[in-house]
Amino acid sequence: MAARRRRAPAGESRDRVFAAAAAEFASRGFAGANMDRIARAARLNKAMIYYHFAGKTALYHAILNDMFGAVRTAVTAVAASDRSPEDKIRAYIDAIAAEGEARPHFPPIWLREIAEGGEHVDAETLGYIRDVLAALGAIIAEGNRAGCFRPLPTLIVQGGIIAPLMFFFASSRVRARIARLTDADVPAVSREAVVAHVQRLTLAQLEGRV
Amino acid sequence: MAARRRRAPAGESRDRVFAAAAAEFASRGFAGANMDRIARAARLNKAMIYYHFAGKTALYHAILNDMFGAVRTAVTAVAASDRSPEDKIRAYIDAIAAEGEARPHFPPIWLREIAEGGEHVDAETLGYIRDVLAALGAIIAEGNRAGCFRPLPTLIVQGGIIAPLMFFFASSRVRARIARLTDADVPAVSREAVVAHVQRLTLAQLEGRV
DNA sequence: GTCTATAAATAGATAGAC
DNA sequence: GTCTATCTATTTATAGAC
Repeated sequence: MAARRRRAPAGESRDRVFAAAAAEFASRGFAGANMDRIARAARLNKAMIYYHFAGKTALYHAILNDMFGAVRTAVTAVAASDRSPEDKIRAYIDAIAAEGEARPHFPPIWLREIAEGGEHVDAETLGYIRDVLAALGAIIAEGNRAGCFRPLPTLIVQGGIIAPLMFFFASSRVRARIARLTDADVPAVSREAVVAHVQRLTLAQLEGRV
Repeated sequence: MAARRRRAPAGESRDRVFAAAAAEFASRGFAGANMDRIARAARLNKAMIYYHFAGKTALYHAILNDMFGAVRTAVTAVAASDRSPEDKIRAYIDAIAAEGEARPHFPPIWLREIAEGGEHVDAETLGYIRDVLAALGAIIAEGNRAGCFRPLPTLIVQGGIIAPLMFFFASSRVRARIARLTDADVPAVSREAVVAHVQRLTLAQLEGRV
């Protein structure tokens, strides 16, 4: 979100389109998303979508941008803070989890983009992703200099963080379905438990304990 | 695959359709997959797809079935073997990695199904998934009785295994793109390294070491 | 078994009134 | 800013010849 729009024109219909589109893209993917359905969910007509956005692709890009822009802002601040490297890793993970959780469409969309090689990612979003990785790289490098981290490749560490996080957040529906299938055994793991777990695992790797 | 087809009719055109469809579904998702493109990739015409399969959905179900049927067969054998619980966990992970790697379409399709709550999973495939989880549950229970494993929920352990595996296998394209973006830092992790890593991590969790 | 049409439905996008 | 109506292209699916 952020930019665009000058006077917040009473009806905030643009936000409704945005929200409806995010949900549609999350549950059906880019190709499966349907402009008519988005309009209906936004309690508007299709023409209004094209009034606010240039087209399906531009709409999708706006959503990706909002997602990764928010993550970039958060983790850049973490990297620039004056905590210890260990605390920065924890905060980095917290930030990604928080932004991912604040947008229910975030994990499914990210998962899909990975599955299709980031085919719909535009240049602006790609820049944000680069910044996110740079932030993590800087934290790891700082830990290296301080002698507390091993020099693991940034992408490996990032994978170890987002794989379980996105997977967990995105899979609540499948988990529910599978739980229903195998009756019981529904642990209902909390967000906090997952985040704490990923934090421990990541630090254990960085510190060479596993 | 397995079932269906009685006499392998010379041209094995059904296999070509199957393979082309698997690749198409993997890279574009169910909604984004296009029957014309599948036909072209299979060096056939669209009518031939409908000659072999009832429709787009049936074609997709056949692919899901092949994927999860293979995993089910492999992990059921592992659970029934007479290794130690630790070895069974390693073999379980190995089996999933092997089946996933043998089918390049497997990781992307699985990732997508998770993103959309398994909406296109049919009853037969769901049964296979149940069996896979039952196998893992049996291994964990055996370890509990032997006193070497903590009683972690099956779904949690399964998530810890498939999240990194599917993520890694599915993300080679994005990883390459990101690596190109940040220039260098391309670790080119091997399949063996990832599997070994997941095995260590999973056992560390089950044995309460992390 | 394999092919060439073609039917029938759907979906992205726009014109133009209010 | 918001709407209805519509154009156009794409897409699943099938009929029917060979």
